[in-house]
Amino acid sequence: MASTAGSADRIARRQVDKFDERRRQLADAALLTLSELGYARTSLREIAQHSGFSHGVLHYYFRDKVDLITHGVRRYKAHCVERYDGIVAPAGDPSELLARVCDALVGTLDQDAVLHRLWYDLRTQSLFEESFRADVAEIDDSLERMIWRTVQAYAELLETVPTCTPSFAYATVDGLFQQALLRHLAGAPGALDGLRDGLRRQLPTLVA
Amino acid sequence: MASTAGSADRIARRQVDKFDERRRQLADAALLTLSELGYARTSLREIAQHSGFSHGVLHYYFRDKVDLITHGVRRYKAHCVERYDGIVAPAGDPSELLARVCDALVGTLDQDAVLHRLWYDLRTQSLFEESFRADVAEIDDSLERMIWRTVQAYAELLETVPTCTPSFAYATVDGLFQQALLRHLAGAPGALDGLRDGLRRQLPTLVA
DNA sequence: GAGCCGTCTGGACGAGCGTCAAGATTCTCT
DNA sequence: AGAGAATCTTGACGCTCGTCCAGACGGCTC
Repeated sequence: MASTAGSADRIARRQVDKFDERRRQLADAALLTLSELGYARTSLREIAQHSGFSHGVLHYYFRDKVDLITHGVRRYKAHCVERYDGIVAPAGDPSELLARVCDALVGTLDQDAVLHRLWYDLRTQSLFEESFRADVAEIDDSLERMIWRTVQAYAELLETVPTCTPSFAYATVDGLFQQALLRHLAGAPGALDGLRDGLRRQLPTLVA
Repeated sequence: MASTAGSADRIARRQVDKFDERRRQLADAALLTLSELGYARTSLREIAQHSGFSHGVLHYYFRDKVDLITHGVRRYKAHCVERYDGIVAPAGDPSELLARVCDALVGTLDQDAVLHRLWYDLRTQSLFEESFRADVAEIDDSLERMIWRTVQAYAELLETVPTCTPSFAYATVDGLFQQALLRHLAGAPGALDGLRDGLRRQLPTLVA
């Protein structure tokens, strides 16, 4: 009896795992499509086409369009923190940390440009559509904390303390990043260097 | 003959003026609707409803939807520069200018929140849709120049010079403004004060 | 092999979209 | 007053959208 129950559990778990993995797969296809076309121009049929399945399957795995996009946004967040983790920790002196932060942000701006474009799109959409607001706010908070950890680590290496609020640090750095993204996607050649210069100037002003 | 030609001119001008005024009127209705619903959810029928006319008239005054929205965006720019002009010029000492700039930005953030929301929406849309790109870039430049004039005036009153680039000044100030807008529209009570504090901290770092 | 269940397809639906054009209405000038 | 132009309404078109559903497919257990 125990063995049958165990195998039933295993079967159930395998099905659940498969179910969740398919959801993940479809959410990734949604993310890909959204980053390519933007929220306003993304349809379920287009997402399905990017996933290799037919459009009908989306309503088998997700309640509706909002449910699908929400899951995609959550996957985006996972992608983000995964990418940024490990940047702050290993650095011996302040200038090394500064260089690493610049490299990391400039690197992701270049490589993940369309994903960041999508992020700013969804963040703006959340101002009009309430459905995304909670998820967007959560991601925004995690980004603010990410920047704040960097500022704190930088201050510690300088043997001092931050002199601004976390939201101030995030707002100014995000402003620099967003402007660089706009110019980079518009084809401006100096966008990446502009971000690096901006960060090298702004970050030191955030600590005593 | 001269008199007939003159009256014909007058007539033509009156018609043209009326034509242009109706265009202006409809573009304003478009702007109102866009600021309310966002780009992704705004339809021509909805715009027409806000204008008091039927939806068919839009294609009498505008080539297509993009043409209409483009005119609306141009009107938005006019509204912006009109609002901000006269802030920088009359100020006796640095702290007065700083206070005026803070008041102006905090005031428009509060009063024109939905219009600014629309601006960030359209700026992001321009990253996906090429039609708006030129107009958006032009507005962005004019905003950068506006901030730069402020920084220059502030430096002059301090009898010194700016120490950053125009794009750096714009990026950081815009970052502060956008974050404050996000929080203000989300109902956060401290958003306006946060913007004021942020500006009072950031602007002095932009000059020697 | 038969039946079952999880998975997936493809078509249908009603609604809303941008666009257009034919006709009604209003204005203007002789 | 009435012709003609300018303006506006109305309804239609072709299309795409989100959603739903009947049924096909494939692996699994008796």
